[in-house]
Amino acid sequence: MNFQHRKRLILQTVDERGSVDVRELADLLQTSEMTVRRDLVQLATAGLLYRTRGGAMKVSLATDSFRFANKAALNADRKDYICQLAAQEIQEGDVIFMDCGSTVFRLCQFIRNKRIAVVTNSLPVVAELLTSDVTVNLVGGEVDKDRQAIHGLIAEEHIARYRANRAFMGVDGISLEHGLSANSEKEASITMAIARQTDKVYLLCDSSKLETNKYLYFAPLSLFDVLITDTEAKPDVISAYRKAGITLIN
Amino acid sequence: MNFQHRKRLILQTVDERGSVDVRELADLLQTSEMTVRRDLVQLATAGLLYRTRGGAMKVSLATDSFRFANKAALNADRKDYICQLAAQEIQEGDVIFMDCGSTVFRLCQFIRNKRIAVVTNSLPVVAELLTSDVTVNLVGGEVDKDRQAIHGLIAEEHIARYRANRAFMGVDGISLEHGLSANSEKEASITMAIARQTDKVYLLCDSSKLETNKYLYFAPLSLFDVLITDTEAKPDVISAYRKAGITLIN
DNA sequence: GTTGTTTTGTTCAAAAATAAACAAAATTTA
DNA sequence: TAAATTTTGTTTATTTTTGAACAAAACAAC
Repeated sequence: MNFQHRKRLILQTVDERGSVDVRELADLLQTSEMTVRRDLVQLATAGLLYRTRGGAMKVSLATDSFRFANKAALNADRKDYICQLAAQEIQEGDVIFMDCGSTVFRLCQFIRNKRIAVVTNSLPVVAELLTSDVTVNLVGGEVDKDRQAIHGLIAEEHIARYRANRAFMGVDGISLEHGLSANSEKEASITMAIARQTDKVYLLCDSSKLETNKYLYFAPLSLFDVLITDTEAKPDVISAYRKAGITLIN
Repeated sequence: MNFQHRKRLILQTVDERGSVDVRELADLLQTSEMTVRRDLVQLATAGLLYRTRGGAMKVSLATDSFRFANKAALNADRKDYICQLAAQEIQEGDVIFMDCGSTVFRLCQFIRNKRIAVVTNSLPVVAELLTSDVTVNLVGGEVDKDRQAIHGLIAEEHIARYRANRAFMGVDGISLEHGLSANSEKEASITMAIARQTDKVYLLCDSSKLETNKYLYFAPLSLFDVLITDTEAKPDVISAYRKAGITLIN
């Protein structure tokens, strides 16, 4: 009974029963609970089931195809708050860019019923909006498997073919002193490419990222027009940003 | 007991039992485990079985049918047979186009371990290959929600930027008299666009589609180079196709 | 709050499987 | 036939998987 066998049996059991617990599985698979746990962790990070305390649950089949490996759930409340604010900025008929950040991903749920067009390089965003009223346009190019997104030269060329009223983007780091920074060159250049083609750029940035710096500085603060963050940002940071002439919503 | 002979027995055993382990096979084939391993590696890279630790299993059992489990299951056996033949045509380093048909989708499982690049307009194909060794390139443009694929002008432009050795495509109808036909204008024009950029075009077409016609005739038979179908095709149909100068594999 | 129970994560050692290296056998080629 | 090449088997080292033990965390009951 190797991993592949166990995996198949686990998924099958979860699918049939809706949920299972570790003890049961260990018994069924004739193996230790420790091994079952390890299997469940692996299957959960692959998005094939939901891990629960003491077992696992079936994941709703509709949305699992591209789902982020639970990363999207990190600081979900703050991110949802930010996205709610962002959604209020959107008007019928808008054409908007959305990039591949985990915050931006959560914007999907708030725009499902809007009659707008979305241009994105994020596969999870596409998967999510596949069952919505939104018209979706996917940026083409090389697929970055880790980020579940499209990056590279062709992608940037593709972006240059479009023009949007608004863009909603994430960023890895932002500071008054150094501006915007990123963990990856790829993401930085997509951000730049989108900003060039957009009338009004919104930066969605949860408060934990304010005044942090990542290794790659790629643009001044003037790249964006509006910064949307949450209410847990420190008051002095907020006022400093406002004093620096930044339009900040929270 | 040579190489070819062993391979045949291994595949047969895997097919009958679903899965096997190395020890068992070494015993059955009267050879060493090392040799069995070497054989398994070879068969796995050819996509004919799925390598597991300690043995191997049927490809269809290993892929999580849960992921994009939609209508692709119709005539699954025939389609898998066709795809196995198709996979054998593919060589390391190839750049291949795959379109958004349900037959073509099933090719994914057979090419997971190949070191090739795939250019596709199909979202399920991308989802499937996201967890494979394959380099994936996604065609950009407007998302067709019903077909879970990208179509339209921008998509065709994007395709024109690439060049591939091989293309694997489906078609809705094919007949000696009228050539290729489709249910949708969108799909037809993507098919044409891909064919223009490809050295060798393979049509994957289960036998039920031979000698059928759909409403839109869009290309002569000369559009493709090789037709791959299953063994249930009528002998007289097959010979008629061959007589018409078509390269047909089944 | 505290206590007791359950579940989880971590570390470690044993077992299993694999890959690598090299020798032996079989096959092909000259 | 002999040399060259390929294929196979054996041994050894490396990697992966597993289960046990125990500490840490989460949860429930009080």
